[in-house]
Amino acid sequence: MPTSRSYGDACPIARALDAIGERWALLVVRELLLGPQRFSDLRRALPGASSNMLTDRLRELEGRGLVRRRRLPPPAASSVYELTERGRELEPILDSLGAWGGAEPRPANGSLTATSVLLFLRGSARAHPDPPTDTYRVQLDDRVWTVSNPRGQLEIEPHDTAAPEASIRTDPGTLNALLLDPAGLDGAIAAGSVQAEGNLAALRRLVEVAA
Amino acid sequence: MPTSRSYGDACPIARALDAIGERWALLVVRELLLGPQRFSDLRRALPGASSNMLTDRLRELEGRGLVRRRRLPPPAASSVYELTERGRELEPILDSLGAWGGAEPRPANGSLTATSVLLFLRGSARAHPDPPTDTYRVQLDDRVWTVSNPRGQLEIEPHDTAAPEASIRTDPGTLNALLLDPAGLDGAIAAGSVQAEGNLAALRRLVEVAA
DNA sequence: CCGCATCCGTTTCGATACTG
DNA sequence: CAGTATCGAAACGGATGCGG
Repeated sequence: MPTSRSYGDACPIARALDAIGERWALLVVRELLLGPQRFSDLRRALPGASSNMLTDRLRELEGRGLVRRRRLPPPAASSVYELTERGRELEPILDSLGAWGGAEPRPANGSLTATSVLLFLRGSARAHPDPPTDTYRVQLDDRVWTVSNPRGQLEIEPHDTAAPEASIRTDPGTLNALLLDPAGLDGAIAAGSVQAEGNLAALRRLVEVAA
Repeated sequence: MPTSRSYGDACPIARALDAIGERWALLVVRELLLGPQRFSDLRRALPGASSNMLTDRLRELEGRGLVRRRRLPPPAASSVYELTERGRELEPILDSLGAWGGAEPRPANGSLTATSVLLFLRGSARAHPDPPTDTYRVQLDDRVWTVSNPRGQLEIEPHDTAAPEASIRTDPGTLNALLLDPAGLDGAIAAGSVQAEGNLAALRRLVEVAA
C-alpha cells in the first residue's frame, strides 16, 4: 500500500508537502489541470514515470480527495482521472513553482512538455486584455487539444474539436518558441516545422498572446 | 554524493521540483526564512530529519545557490547557513503551500513547529494595516527570537535581544492558539502556560495581529 | 491496447553510532 | 558542536505479465 511518509508536523507547509510532496505528484496534477486524462494519456505525458509509479500516485491523490476517477459511459470501456475541486486549488502552488523554476537551469536533454507550453499559453491569454475568442485545434506531437473561449476566458481542453477556426500542428518546443517570438510563425510554416490550416489571421492572434 | 534525480523536463514547474522537490528541502528553506541558522539549530527545528539528511540537503541547496554557508568570525568557531537572494525568492512557493495546506488534515501526533507559528505571526502582521512597532523577545520551548519593526514591517530574527518592550515564553502550540484567540492571553498567563514580562499592553497588540 | 499487478535492481531515506 | 559512517527499510524505476 502506498502510504506516504508524513513529516509529522502540523505546520500547514508540511501538511501540504505530506499530501503532494512526493515525487511525480505535482506533475500529475499539472497534467490534469487542463482536464480529465486517461491513464495512458498520463503515461505519454510523463514518459519518465513508470506505470506503477503513476498508479501509486493516482491512488494516493484519489485517497486524499485531490483526484477523482470517473468511469466513462458504456461505449468507452475506459475511465479518466480528473482533479476534484480541492485538487484544482493546487493551481497557485504550481503557478508559484513555475514562476520560480523558470530561472533555474534547464536539465540536459530536457524537452518541454506539451502541458507546460499550453499552461503558459493559457496563463498568458488570461493576463491579456483582449484574448482570442476563436476556437482552435492544437496538435502537439500526437496529442490534440481544443483551445476556445466560452466565457471570456481562454480554456484549453484535452480533446479534439470539429470545425475549428484554425488548426496548428507542431511540437511543444516549436510552439513555445513561437509564443516567445510570434513573428516567426510564417517562417516556421515555410520551414515545415509548423503545419497550419484555416484562418491564419486568427492563428496569428493566438500565438501573439504572450508577446 | 547527493546528486538528485532530475525529471528531465524543461517545464519550469519540473525545473523547480528538480531543485527543491526532494524530501525535507522546502522545510529546510522554511527554517532559514527567518534568518541564518546553525546546523544544530536546524536539527532541533526539524527533529524528524536525520543528520546526514540535513547534511545532504544543505550541500545540495548550497550547490544550487539557494543556501550559503558562512563561517562566523573568530570568537565563534562555528558557521551558519542562510538563504541566498535566490533562495529567498522561494517564499511565494512556501506561502502558496501554506495557504493550501492549512485545509489538509493534521497528522496524528503532529505538533506545530516554532517557525511555522512565527511565519504565521509575521504574515499576519504584514497584512495588518497597523502592525506593532515595539521590539519583543519571544521564546518558544528552548529557542529565542527577536520580533521588531525596523522599517514599518515586522521582522522576526533568530537571536536574543536586550531590553525588549515585552517578552513572552511559551510553546508553539500555545502561541498559535493565542494568535487565533487573543482574548485567551490573560487566562494562559494565569494558567502558567504562558510567561509574560514587560509591557503587557504591547504584548496584547502583538498577539492580536492575526485576529 | 488499457489499467494495472508483480518482480527486482538501484537509489534514497532514516536511525543509530561514531569521530574531529 | 558539526558533521561522517554504517546499515536496514522504504521508495523509486524498469521490465514483464495478465485479465479485460
